[in-house]
Amino acid sequence: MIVTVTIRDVARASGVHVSTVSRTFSAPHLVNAATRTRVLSVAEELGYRPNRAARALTTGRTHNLGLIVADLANPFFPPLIKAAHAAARQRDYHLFVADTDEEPAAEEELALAFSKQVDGLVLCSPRSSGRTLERLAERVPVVVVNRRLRGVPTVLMDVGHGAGLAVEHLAGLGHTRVALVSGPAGSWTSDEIRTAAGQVPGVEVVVVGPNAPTERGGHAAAARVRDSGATGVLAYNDLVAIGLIEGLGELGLSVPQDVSVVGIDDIVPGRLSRPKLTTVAMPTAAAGRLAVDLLIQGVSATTSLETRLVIRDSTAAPR
Amino acid sequence: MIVTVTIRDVARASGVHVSTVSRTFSAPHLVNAATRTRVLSVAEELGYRPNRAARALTTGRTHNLGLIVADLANPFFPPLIKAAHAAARQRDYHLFVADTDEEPAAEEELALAFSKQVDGLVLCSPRSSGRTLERLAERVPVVVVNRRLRGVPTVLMDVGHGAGLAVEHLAGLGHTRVALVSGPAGSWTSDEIRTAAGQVPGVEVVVVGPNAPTERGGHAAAARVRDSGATGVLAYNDLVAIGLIEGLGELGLSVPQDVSVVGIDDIVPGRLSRPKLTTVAMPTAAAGRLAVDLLIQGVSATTSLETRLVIRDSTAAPR
DNA sequence: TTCAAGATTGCAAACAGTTGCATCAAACCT
DNA sequence: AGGTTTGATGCAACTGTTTGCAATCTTGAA
Repeated sequence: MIVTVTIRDVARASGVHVSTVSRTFSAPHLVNAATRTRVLSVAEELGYRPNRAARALTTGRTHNLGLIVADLANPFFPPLIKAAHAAARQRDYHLFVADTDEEPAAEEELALAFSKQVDGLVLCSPRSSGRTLERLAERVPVVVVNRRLRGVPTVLMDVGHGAGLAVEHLAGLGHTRVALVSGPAGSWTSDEIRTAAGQVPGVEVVVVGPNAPTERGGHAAAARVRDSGATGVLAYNDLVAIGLIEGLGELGLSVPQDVSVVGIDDIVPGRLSRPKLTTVAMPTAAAGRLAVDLLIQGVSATTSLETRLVIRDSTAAPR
Repeated sequence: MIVTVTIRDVARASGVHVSTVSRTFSAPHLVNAATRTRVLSVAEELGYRPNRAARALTTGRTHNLGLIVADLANPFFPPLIKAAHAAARQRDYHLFVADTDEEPAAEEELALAFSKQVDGLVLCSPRSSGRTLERLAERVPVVVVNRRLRGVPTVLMDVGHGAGLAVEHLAGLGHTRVALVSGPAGSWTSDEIRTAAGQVPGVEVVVVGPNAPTERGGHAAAARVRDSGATGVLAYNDLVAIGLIEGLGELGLSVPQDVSVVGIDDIVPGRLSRPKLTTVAMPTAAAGRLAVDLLIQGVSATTSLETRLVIRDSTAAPR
């Protein structure tokens, strides 16, 4: 049977009152050094672990955090989750992870289900309406990642800057006409990319889209990219870029000889596919870490993280 | 300020005792239909959500599960986590997710930290000693995935069978000498693969290894594979296979023309890299779901899930 | 020697729920 | 009509921990 040893067992075994045991754990400076070591050794021996749920009941702090992502299986998220977990762990927090399957309704439902059980929530690329999110933020501390939202602490990754770098890179190679293979309609990221790309001198930008933000979406856009007359492409994300490269291949165009392609995100598959993808690296790990730190420290700020260009094999000078 | 509405608020507002409110949520059949609907509507109006921590205190059931993986960033795990999450969600459980960074010590530490806070733990590909795991299983219900362990509920994926299929596939294409690019020394999976592969008639098996279970490990094994004289390869996993293909390419050998390569796992990058990888698909999603179900239902069983061969572009008849 | 301050510990009331038991009325039997 | 069952609700104790307050014991100063 599974035994459970409580603070009372420790108190009894070490001949002190439970409050003293409690204090040796949560306010050690208030208890005599000798008593403290005795209690600690008894606790150790009995295998005592404070019950966090009970503690939460009185303190109001659960030492749990919730992390909600749109799709766990999207390679973009795991590094973020991993970093968030590490940061939480470092401060002795546990992390609930949830996946909404891209459904806005699930997002709110999960968040509410978590609300009493966590000290705060990280919402990654939330799909809910701003109104919903703001309402949510009134019930539980929230940090949103990858979404601009007034009045709510935010961690942004500066895609615009990265997109600018990417287009400049293409321009530097000699490309004068660049296609933007955009994402879903209404995406904040897509807008950022477009405005940033439009500001690079000497490059004519054409938009191909909207597209599904997947490999399939990129694949389907290949013909339109070819017909656009562009020699350089900036894709909505790496998956789209990979799909596009394959699609172009099927049309007899090879990358980077005939067309240069830049992705965004820097996910693992981009490093493993051929040609290795030139891409705008998103600081997902840093974002995860930062979001957790903001949450734990309760600071309300809008932060923007730098992105950078990683040049690999999918870009070259035009023919 | 963040308001928190308790069962007492609901009781007061609806003119009944707290126990009645409690029962309308946890034992609805014990309360009069009229009272129930009234309480429910008041609760709804006030935005009441039962506090799970407090509930856990008396019932002993937290409705939380813990899931511990070796490396969140390893593409093998996310589909498993996603499925586990969905299964948990379906039964109104929340999921803690933790990452050990491949450190056995972290595994035990995390498990113990969770122990009072969850109703059970799923350990995926645990690296700790069997002894440690068994000890752990005495303190908290545990299901292990991808590791054979007596006395502890287990979910296995039948890699052996899949490996057999893979080697048979190679044999069917005409390969008579197959290299096994193995994983780390002492890996359960490696052993399974070897014994299964050895039983395919008409094929001579050579082992190349041990290797790190990564792209890099596969890359480093390329020369030894070439020197082995094998025309077909079964790699420890897809990452190794991808690394190997690249390594072979650098040695002037192309896949599948010169060498056929089969991976194991069926991770996303395997589908996206070129040539698309022929691989043994591991039912990771099913495993995640099943592990959670076993845990929640408290059944103690050793289950083994089928694997299957996915034939793509990295295998062909030998020259 | 006396008193105030400080250190250490105990006491008991929270925290937000659940649940065995008692109560009470209404309905059901005979 | 009186006794019994049934259904609905209230009462209060309990879960494991924290924490304000009080009590006790030391210590140091005047």
